[in-house]
Amino acid sequence: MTMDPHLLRTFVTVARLASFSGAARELGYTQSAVSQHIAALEGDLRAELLTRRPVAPTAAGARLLEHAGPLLLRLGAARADVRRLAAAPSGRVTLAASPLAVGPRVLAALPATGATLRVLPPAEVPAAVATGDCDLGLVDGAAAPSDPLRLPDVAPLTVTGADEEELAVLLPDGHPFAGRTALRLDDLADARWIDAPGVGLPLTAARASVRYEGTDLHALCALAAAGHGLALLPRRVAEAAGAGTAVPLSAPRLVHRTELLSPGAPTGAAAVLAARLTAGSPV
Amino acid sequence: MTMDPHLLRTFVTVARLASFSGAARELGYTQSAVSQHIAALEGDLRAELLTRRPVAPTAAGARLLEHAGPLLLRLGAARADVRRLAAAPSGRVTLAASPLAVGPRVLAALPATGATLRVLPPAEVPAAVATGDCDLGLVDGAAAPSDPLRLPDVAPLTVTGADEEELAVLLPDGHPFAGRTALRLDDLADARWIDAPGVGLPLTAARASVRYEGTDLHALCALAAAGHGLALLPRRVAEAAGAGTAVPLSAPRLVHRTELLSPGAPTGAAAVLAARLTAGSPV
DNA sequence: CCCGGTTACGCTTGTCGTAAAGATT
DNA sequence: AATCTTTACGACAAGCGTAACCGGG
Repeated sequence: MTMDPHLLRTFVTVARLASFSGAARELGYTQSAVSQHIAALEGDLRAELLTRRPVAPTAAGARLLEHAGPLLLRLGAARADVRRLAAAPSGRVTLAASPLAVGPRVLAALPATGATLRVLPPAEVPAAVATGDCDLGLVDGAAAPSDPLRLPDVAPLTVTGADEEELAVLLPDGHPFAGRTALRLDDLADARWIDAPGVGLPLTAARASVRYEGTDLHALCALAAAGHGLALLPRRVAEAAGAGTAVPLSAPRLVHRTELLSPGAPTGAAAVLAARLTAGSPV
Repeated sequence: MTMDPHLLRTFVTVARLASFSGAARELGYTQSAVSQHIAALEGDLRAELLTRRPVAPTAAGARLLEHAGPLLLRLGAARADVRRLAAAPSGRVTLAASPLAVGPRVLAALPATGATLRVLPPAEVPAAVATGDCDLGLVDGAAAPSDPLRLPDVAPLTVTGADEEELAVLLPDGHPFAGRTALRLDDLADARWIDAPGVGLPLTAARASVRYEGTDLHALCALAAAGHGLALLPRRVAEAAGAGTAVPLSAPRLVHRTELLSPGAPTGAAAVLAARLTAGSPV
């Protein structure tokens, strides 16, 4: 009764699906077992965690949810980490990358190392590396030059700077600012941005007009070019978009940074790929 | 079979005591049970975690140890956090503080709020707050002015700057620098320092001459004054020491910073104490 | 009356303790 | 030979599933 991870796992599943029976199906239990799990947790914590009918977390349940996710992630990460250390290196290397982290360097390094590429929303990359689903990860984001990215600490990962690029805003062709040679973010304070959590460059507290949930860059560029909202992208990507106008960002001084994540120090084939991905990199 | 926390707990205990039977005694199990726990973990992770006779962690075991400690701490923290949210506020507030964090402000606030004070080595304060052993925590350390302290992230704690003071070096009376009005750390590059993890101001990578393991400030000052090594202290403390000479530190620009730790936002009586401790504080 | 969560109960499985065996210094 | 870990085995409890129960839409 020390908060068994099993119980935690069913709890987060129930909360996510807002259903006991749904969680039971997903986890391969019976409804009864799920009910007992929740009851056990509530007894242990001496607090109601969920309201039934409709199923929703209470205040205490919401608090537990904040803890449970990272906890389960770290648990899985620890497990994967130790097993990886002992297990024989598995020939094939898998690289997780957010869409905007896939640049020329990655495309050049991949075939040479025979690695597999898996494109994921940036928020999921650290977890994929931590849990051992992938051997290496590449995440991107905006940051001050030579400043490390602020990443969620899902587990103790080794992060290495891999690349820095200029940023640009992708505007529809007719936009009033489309003729400019440079833009300041202040100029765009009232602009509407595309919210695309699957692609990245999260704009905190910016009012979004359209939400795009895929991980496809072309779709996002098309949306921006069509005037559904602005997109902040690496200049390279913004200029390669078939439509719209890319205007470099001049202030604040931000760069598009990509970082390499690995569980501990990479070994074997993963180390070769890691070296290629960070060759001549900052930091 | 998802890395039961119980198994993890016995594993870290066995590793710490370097003994199965010792761990069994401490945890209230039989040797047999401990052996089965370790076997279960090793089976789950498909790796030998410990060498027997003598009992010592293998490479994989060492790796697991790095994960297990924080993991168990966070688990306990989550548990305590949720229970605290539900349980009725327990009248009496307990404050954990590292020795050097106990300054005039604390002494003034304590009696007014009827709180209990528990002095701990700085490294243990975050854990005490996270696990709910104490309601609030004060830790201190050296940092650049108005920079937050670098704390181990044992759990998501709310940290608030509480105080900043000047630093000084406590020298024995006859010391060649004892007449100075200010000192640079460079001047003392070759000096020998007292290593006092229980008191704080950890000097990373500094060669220490004497190691003091208590949490008593007077003892530390006496050691420094007697010439057993230098001590870096808040100026207020160094000057109040009965013996020795305190010389303010002029470079690098460091301050003695104290921060308040609380699990989430303090509520009830803890909030009152928290407010008094941070009244007119930086950040 | 149906859908979904809870409770009751039997059974399987896992986990601990006792005790004997094995290994290492 | 002494000490400490492992293995064997029996007892007990925990956890899951079946099925009956209950409460709300």
